[in-house]
Formats: sequence, structure tokens, C-alpha cells
Amino acid sequence: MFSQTVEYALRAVVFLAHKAPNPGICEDIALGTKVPRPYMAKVLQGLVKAKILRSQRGLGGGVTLNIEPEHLTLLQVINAVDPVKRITTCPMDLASHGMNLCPLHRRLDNALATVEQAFGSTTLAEVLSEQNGSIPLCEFPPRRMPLQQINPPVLSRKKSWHNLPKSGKS
Amino acid sequence: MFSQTVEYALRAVVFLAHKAPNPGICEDIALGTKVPRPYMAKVLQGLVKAKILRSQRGLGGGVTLNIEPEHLTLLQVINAVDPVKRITTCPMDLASHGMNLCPLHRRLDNALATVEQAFGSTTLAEVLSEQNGSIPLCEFPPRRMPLQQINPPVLSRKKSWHNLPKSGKS
DNA sequence: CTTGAATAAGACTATTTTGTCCAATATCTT
DNA sequence: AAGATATTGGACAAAATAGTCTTATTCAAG
Repeated sequence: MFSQTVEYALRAVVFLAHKAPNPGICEDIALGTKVPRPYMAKVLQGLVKAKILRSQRGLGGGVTLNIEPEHLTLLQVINAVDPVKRITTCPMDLASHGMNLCPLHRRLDNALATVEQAFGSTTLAEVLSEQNGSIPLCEFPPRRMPLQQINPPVLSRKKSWHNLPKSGKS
Repeated sequence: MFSQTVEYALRAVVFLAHKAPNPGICEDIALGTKVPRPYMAKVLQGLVKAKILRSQRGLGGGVTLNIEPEHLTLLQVINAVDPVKRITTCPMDLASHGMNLCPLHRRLDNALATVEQAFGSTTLAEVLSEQNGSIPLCEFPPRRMPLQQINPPVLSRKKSWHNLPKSGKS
């Protein structure tokens, strides 16, 4: 139903949110989300292109959430990498149907609408804050070591890289 | 979101329902649903294998609905050709999650559940009876010539072929 | 019993999706 | 300026899906 790419993109975004506003490097993200590294790189590119992430090359770089979790919906992420294709015109292009979908396609599209609505109204922040026993992506929720094990601290990074010039578009 | 195969299978079933309990031949179905004939043949096979259709070889044969439209849900058709894959265990197989999906996958699965529910509670009969302006698949609902143009009558068929021996498996 | 109409089944091709690899480029640190 | 670290981008490989074609098999009717 949902493509792998969507799965991976959502995982990446959740992962990034965990360590926002710090950047994450592809290697870590791939490891932490159990996605093949080279493929994660490609997915990340898509998210950057859609302005959902912002990327920074070089030492201390990586990709960072470009939208606050409170304002980023799951639908935005999905649409960035593999858009939900609503049915707007008759797929059989029967001239007579036009905008007026037949009952069959009406129901198909309704299902899509429901999905769209569900993900469109769910923010990343909501996913993160929901405590239902398992923390998103992360091994053990109630225990001590939430991220460090999967995503070992890079102690060499001392300062400076978390307040890079916001890089507004100009 | 939905595969082509699902689309085609649903079209075929709706088409068949229109002319039930008479059988339809692949050629007609493909034409009437605007699906490439050879591919329709394959989709039909899947539906036969799932016992949703029954097939009859030879002259006067074709495929027939094997379940009354009142009892056939769209979900059955979908699952026959391209099953909805609910998320039952953590896709990242984090040992600790097990049955307990994290919020992210919980929402993904909820969406699937919603879709499953929607199609599971919709029967073919409902789709057929719904008059919302366009008849399912068919060009013009309020006019005279509903099926005949798309699916020209085979006058040579005189009798006998609609009460063929139910063809129980032995 | 032969023939024509129809499905069944499998091999085969093409396209899309998924996944991999490597070279080029950008950026920070020293 | 040099070197290390990251993303970018394109070429490539593998797998799944979509679509095609050909050859059986089956059945009814003459």
C-alpha cells in the first residue's frame, strides 16, 4: 500500500526530529532506521529537494529538519517522496463521466481522501509525543538509553555547528 | 496507492455483475473495462483461483460471478489479487517492539485498517445500486443503450448455456 | 469425431521501483 | 592551502510489477 520509499522517508524524519535541531549524517540515519545507506541518501535528497530537510555539506554537516515538528505533517513527507495520487477524473476516461466519478472510483478516491486526511492532520510532533509503549523507531522507551546506543555520540564535535546561519533562501 | 491489478480486478467484477448471472468472455470484459486483453486474462485467473469467479471453457463459456453481489465485498476482490498488507509486527523488527507498534507504524497501520474497513463493508451490490450520476464503468446511465454497444450481443447463443451443470469440483 | 470457441498456463518483454556504487563537489578544520 | 567529512548526482544492478504472446486444454455443437 505504501511504498518502501515512504516508509524510509518517515523513519528518517522521525529520526531527525529526535535529535533536532542538530543535523544528522546519512550514515547515522541509515543505521538508526535500518535502511540501506545508499538508498537512504537518495531518499534524503528527495526530502531536501522538497524543502522538508535542509542539508549542510562538509565536516559537522548533515541534514536537518527544516520545519518544526509541530508544523510538519506526515502527509507533507509522503507527498515529498511519493505523492498520494487522488482520483480526480475517470481513470477509464469515459467522456461522459468527467469530474463525476462513478460509484466504484468514487469509493476508491474516498479511501485515498481518508488516508490523505489522516496523515494531513497528523504532525510529526504528535507522533513523537505519543507515549504508547514504544518510542518511535527507538528500541526501549521506558529505559535509560534512548538514542545513544543506536546513534553513538560524536564527542569530537564541540561547538559552533548548531547555530549555522539559518540559510534563508537568499 | 492501489495497484493497477486491483483497479482492473474491481472493474472486471463490476462488469461481470452487470451481466450476471450470465458469463462474460475475457475479450468483452477487457473491451468494456478498457484493460489490455492479455492482462485482463491474467487478472481473471487470479479471481478464479480465489473462487470469486467461476470459469467455463469452451463455446458459450466465460467467467461468471461465483458469489452474489450482496455478499461480495470489494475487500475480497482486492485481497484476491493484491492483498492489503496490514502491519502486524515492527517493520524494523526491533525486538522490543514486537506486537506493540511504535506511534509511527501504529498510524500507518491505522490507515490500512481504515481502508480495509471501508472496503470490507462495501458490497458489490452497493456499488451497483448507487445512483450518483454515473453508472459504474458504463458510459451513460440515464440513456437507453447501457451495455450493448460496448458489449455487442452474440445472437448465435440460443439457449442452454445459462444453466450449465454448476460444475462442482468433481 | 472433428472443429471452433473459449479459458489455462507458462514463457517472455518492458517499465518502474528499489537498491548499490563511485566520482565530483562543497565545507569545515587545521 | 591541504585534508577530512558530507552531500550531490549519475550510472548501474536487481527485483517487482505490468503487459504481451504463444501453446495447451477443454467443451459444445455439427
